[in-house]
Amino acid sequence: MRWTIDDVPVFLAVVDQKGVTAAARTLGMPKSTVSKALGRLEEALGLRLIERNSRNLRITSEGETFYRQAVLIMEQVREADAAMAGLNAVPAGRLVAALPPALCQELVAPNLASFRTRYPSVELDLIVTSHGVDLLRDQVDIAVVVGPQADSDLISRTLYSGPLIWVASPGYLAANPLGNDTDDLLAHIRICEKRYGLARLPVRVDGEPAYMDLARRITHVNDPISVRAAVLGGFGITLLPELYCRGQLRRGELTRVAEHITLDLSASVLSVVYPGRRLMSPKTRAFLDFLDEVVAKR
Amino acid sequence: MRWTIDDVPVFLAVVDQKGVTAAARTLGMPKSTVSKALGRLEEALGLRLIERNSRNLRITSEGETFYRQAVLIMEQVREADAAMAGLNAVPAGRLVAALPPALCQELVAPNLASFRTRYPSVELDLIVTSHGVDLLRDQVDIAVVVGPQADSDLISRTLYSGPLIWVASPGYLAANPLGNDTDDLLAHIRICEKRYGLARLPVRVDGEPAYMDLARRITHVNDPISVRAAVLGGFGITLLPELYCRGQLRRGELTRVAEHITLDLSASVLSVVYPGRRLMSPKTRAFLDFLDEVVAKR
DNA sequence: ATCTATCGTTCACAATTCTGAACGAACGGG
DNA sequence: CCCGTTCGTTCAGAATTGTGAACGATAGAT
Repeated sequence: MRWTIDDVPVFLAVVDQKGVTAAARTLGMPKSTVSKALGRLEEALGLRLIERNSRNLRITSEGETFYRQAVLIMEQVREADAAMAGLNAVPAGRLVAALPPALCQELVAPNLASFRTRYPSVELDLIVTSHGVDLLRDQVDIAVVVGPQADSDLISRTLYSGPLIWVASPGYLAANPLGNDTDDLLAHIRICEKRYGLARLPVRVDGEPAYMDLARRITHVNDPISVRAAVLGGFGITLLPELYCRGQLRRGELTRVAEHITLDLSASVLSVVYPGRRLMSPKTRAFLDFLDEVVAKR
Repeated sequence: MRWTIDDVPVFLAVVDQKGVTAAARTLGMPKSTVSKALGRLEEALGLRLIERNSRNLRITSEGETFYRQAVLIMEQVREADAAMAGLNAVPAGRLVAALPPALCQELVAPNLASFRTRYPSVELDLIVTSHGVDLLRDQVDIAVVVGPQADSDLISRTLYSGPLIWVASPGYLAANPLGNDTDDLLAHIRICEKRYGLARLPVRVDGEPAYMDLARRITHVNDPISVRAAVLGGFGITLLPELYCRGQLRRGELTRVAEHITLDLSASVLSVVYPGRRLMSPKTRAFLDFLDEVVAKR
């Protein structure tokens, strides 16, 4: 097959409008372009579709046969165009998102009803994972990952970057009075999130740079919710993103301590990774906005 | 709609072959062309159809939606291509031919069974007419016209150019002996075909150029068969294309006379007119060949 | 960790298509 | 019959697309 499918609507227009000039007007293109396209189609098919001179034209019987086929082709093309226009206008279709467990359990899952209400045509596939995600290999549209993300073809940006706070249960504190120096704090840390379990965790003590060793003799878990559950059960003091402690703090289930020892906001960063901003589908945009909202929610 | 339909098979190939390079091989085009076409389609649709890096690709859900539509489009395109290829391979379809009555009655009609046997898929529409034909305005594929045809965009060529002969019925001749000079011949002419009814019809008498006046006192008819019928009925001597007298001469119903007075072959010319030889449909070619055959038949 | 092979993309030039202008043809009005 | 208008086609230059070569990225083997 050697004919140009894009010449089909040109041919249809010439027949429908009964002339090259009228077809050109309808199509919004020069008549020399129409003449050329029609001639090219006839040459490629090896058949005259339209007999014509400078004043008259008539469709040949071959032209009639092709006309019937051409109408069906363009109907199909319009259907495809409408379907894609629909996808481009309203968020719809399946979206696969890989999320860390904590983010999913604490912030995303509790708000899914709201997302569904707002975007009834988006079908979410959530993958809770704590290891890295390859969008291509794992067939994922969006991924939220713990920590900053290296530059790549994929877009990544900070979804969350907020305060880390030291917390303990009131019961633990009543039974284990806390002194004021860093060593005393360190003595009470039994468990922490894996990403803070460093031999030299950079901190600020009263604004001064310092390091804390959370590597040895401390349980490390790559799930802040598990860390929180342990501390709620009296397992010492720990460092947690304020993001995951709001409710417990409000209800008095956890208490902030050692507020003079702080960490950089970037230490708690969650990154969201997705394909380039260009050609972003509406559903992807919608889910990104949704993530921004649930993270910002107080 | 601003996407290029010709990019659709490229997209389908990339998905089916799972890669730009493999698709390029299948399509027989450079991979940069494939990459460009795919990117152009995505840009025009405003949606990513395929997520990809240098080693992996996966179709997006938008891509899946478009894929389903694209498959239907290309099915339709293939159907159209097959229909047109069929038309280009085997003579088929309606053919409208305008023919002079004599040619049609005497040569074409008696042989139509043979034509149909040979080309069962060609549907003939024969228009018997004795006036000029405009292929475009009269919606005619081929026309046979009496006399030569002026040059034009249409192709015309001589279909028939043969001897004109003087004939009379034996009964008439028995009752009206014919002398040998031209004036005597002239005295016996009562009727002739309109195109020979000239005041100065160029003839050759024993090879010498001369003129005969067939304009006055002679009945003119633009149908050689009517002229023949009259002469068969004893209405004098007339001039007829040998083409239309073969059977009658063979059966002794007509007799040749004045064989020393001849006319130029071109005087009896029948021209066939049809659109340019380029892009001639098989059915047109078939009918032209058929006309050549019936005219050459003895 | 390094190297090699292969992929998809991009750039700059080659190739092709688009199109404005001009032309010949056709048709209707005077 | 002549003239003016409009049509479809064609040409030459403008514009766009195609594509070979080069590049950065990826993945598998060592």
